[in-house]
Amino acid sequence: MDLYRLYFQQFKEKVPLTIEEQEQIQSYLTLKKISKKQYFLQEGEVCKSYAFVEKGSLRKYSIETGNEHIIQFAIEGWTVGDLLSFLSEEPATYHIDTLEDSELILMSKSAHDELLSIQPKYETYFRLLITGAYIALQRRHSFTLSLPVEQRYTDFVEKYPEIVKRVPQHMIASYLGLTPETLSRVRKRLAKGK
Amino acid sequence: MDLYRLYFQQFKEKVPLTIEEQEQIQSYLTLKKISKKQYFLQEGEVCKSYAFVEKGSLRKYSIETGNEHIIQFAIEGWTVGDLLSFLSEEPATYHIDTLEDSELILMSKSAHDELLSIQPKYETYFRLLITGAYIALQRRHSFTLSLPVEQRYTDFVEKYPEIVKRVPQHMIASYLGLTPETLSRVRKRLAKGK
DNA sequence: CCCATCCATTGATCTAAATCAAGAAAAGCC
DNA sequence: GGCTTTTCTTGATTTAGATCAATGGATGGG
Repeated sequence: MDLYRLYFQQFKEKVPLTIEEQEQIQSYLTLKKISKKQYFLQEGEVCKSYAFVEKGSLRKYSIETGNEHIIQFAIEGWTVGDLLSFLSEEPATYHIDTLEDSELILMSKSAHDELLSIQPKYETYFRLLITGAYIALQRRHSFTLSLPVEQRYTDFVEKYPEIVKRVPQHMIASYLGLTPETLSRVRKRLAKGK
Repeated sequence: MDLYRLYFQQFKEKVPLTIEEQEQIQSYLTLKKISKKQYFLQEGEVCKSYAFVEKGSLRKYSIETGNEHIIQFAIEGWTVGDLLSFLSEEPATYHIDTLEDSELILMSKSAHDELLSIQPKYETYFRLLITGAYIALQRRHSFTLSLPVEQRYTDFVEKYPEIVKRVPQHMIASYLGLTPETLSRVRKRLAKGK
């Protein structure tokens, strides 16, 4: 059985690899299983590894003045970590924990650095990964500033139906920058209007 | 006189270059002067070039339901463009125009693609450019969701004093997701509290 | 230098969402 | 299966910011 199947499926969609190259990159990866509600990263720690989700789900969030604000969800096929902390080896500003029992594929900072310097295809993969994340975040931020709440929620549901199924509603409210009560009322209004 | 001084200064902070490499890359760049209040890019067009600001200032914004929402300012040393449109050659979703007479250094899509394939240092530069932009945007988005307006404004002033000097206040309000009236009142409150 | 446009401020309302509070439903655990 | 915890909903109230409206000041083009 191939534990790295999903990782390389996504990698190869971005950058084709020969068998040898795949084996080379695979030798830098490690597997980690984490059970539900465990921290992958806590604010203040250095983010020593970047994680690809092979199975399960996680959330990345910050805590400001006592309130949690979810920045990102990560389910199968997504990549998650505190990028600034990972690259600079400074303390993380985000928390990351699991929402379900999960299996992660980890790339450590030293492995990352070494692969960048010896395997150009890894650099290309990483560039495309970050580029995609940046474009998506810009769209999201733009929507947050300009679209009414209803539209932001329906957009989210349409784009991430799988997350809606698996994640409690109050966390989706947090992701959208709303209170749970407001999201509940928004859903009610949408149900009526339909 | 070296018109590309600032561009290569920033490039070399990320990736050192030999004279020959610099000349190679320079041969792919073109200069463009645009006077104040002119479009660099309009929504619906394809973003054919990415721009580095050697002189002047620009804004990138979207229009949703009649309202302008400024996504980004770009002054000397910043890079601006519609990344999704540039990379995919699909119609742009943002407008970009100048706030002052400006001088831009342009990298066309074909030049970009060619440099990516022949000059690894350009790929590294571009990767680091996008990575930095992504980290900054994530911070900004996180602040938008979690910090009170006062703090968002003081944070902006502290981080971009030059932009505050050169850009009308109502545009800063737009960038922060506020109406001009609200920003005016926020500033008044801050002045009192001091 | 004058006029027009743009810009910032202030005041009076209005409204969407937060907050406070309570209870019902669902899920998880021993 | 019953108990606890989590989650979602609904209602009443408050509040931050939007909207509407008006004025004075600054800027810039001709």
